[in-house]
Amino acid sequence: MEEKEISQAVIGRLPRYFRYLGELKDEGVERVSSQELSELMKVTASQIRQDFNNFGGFGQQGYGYNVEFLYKEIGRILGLDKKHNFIIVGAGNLGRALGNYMNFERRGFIFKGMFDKNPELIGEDVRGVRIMPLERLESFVRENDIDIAVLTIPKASAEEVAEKLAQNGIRAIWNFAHVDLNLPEGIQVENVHLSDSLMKLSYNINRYMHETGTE
Amino acid sequence: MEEKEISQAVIGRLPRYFRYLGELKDEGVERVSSQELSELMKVTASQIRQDFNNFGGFGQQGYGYNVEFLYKEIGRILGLDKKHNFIIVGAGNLGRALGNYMNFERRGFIFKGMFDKNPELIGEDVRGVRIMPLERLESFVRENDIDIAVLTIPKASAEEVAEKLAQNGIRAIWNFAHVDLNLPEGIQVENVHLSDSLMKLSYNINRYMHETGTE
DNA sequence: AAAAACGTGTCAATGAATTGACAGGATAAT
DNA sequence: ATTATCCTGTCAATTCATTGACACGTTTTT
Repeated sequence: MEEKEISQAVIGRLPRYFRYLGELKDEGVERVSSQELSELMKVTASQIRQDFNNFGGFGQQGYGYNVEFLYKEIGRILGLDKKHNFIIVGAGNLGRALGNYMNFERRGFIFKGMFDKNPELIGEDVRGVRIMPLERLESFVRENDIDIAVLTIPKASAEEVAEKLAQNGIRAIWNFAHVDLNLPEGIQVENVHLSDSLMKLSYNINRYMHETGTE
Repeated sequence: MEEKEISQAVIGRLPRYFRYLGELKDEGVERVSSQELSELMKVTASQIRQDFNNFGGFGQQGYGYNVEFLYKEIGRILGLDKKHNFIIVGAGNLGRALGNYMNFERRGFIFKGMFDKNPELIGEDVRGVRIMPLERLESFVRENDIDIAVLTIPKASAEEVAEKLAQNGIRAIWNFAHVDLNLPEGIQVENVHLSDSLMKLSYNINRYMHETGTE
């Protein structure tokens, strides 16, 4: 009944396809060929066809792909047709920034709660969501059908909080803390290590300078 | 004189090595073998040796790697021994969160300026840096030796701002806007597409639920 | 001082991802 | 209606990345 395992390399490209297709759709474009899309996205047409074909034949010979259909289909594959409740743990600058970012709702991610250990922040309001003390975290997760926890706390407490979340039935953690979480199989973790990303940038700046002899 | 090209797959792993080595160093560990490190980091020892060896022999048979030396060496490879001035364009929640994040300084990234088009924000202070109007962006970049621009503005204006930055000598863009920037060769771009990351998480939640039949 | 254990650097083997090529069905042009 | 063009799905070839194996120099033990 289920399809074969799809590689994470392919999954990693789906959001980008989704974005480009959404733009084409908004422009009123009805159909697109892998050739056209490849020029737009600067990838090979072969890769596009190969990628889409992992999920079954979405296209038609001589016609190409129907933009609206393909857009919806990729959204469905990504699970964006389902609703997922999420909470944010850590009401610092980054946590608040994410809480205030409204576009997640558009994709089915519903902001349900926010937690911090700092007593001074308790009761404050971020986009209609009240900040609660960490003591309430576990019961809140259990009782409110929370799928995803966004972790924007210092690394020191991240592992401990993640374990608590796991014990109370969280399905996934979007981890902005600068540690690797060690969780039971079946709990999905997506790391956003901002400083790692900045270091990569730093490497590439220096590499380029060396290559070209730029000062 | 210069080494052969290193694959981005390897570069992408360097920050994580750097982090683990830093932790070992702080714990006072003097030496580590690829075997020990592989258990700690959950990767193969072979990959570790292969990766390090791209940059020359850092280890010694029968001894392993000197933690402090290796840590410094990887830092140097990543360019963290150099200073890079950066600015933030877009003083919304995310821009401020990044501006307030102080750890970047520790790695040689110096916060020099912040820009926004909203007149009401001009003059406000984010960690000692005054928010300036967008009109001053280009001259500021030219006159203050700015290497990196952090882009935390809506996608609509991102391409235009990026072009201006390019014309005024920026070396790299850390792009949080949800578009692919099209810049002349030699300007490094590192994308942080948060919603892409969240979509991947979403996919993996659903995949796991299907695999296991969880409701 | 000799023997045993350790552990790197490197080469070869395997595995994964990307690209190229093309048969043949669908569309568009004549 | 026929022909030419388009363009997918797929297989094969190639390229890239990861893993395994081991010769040999270092360290540690006896």
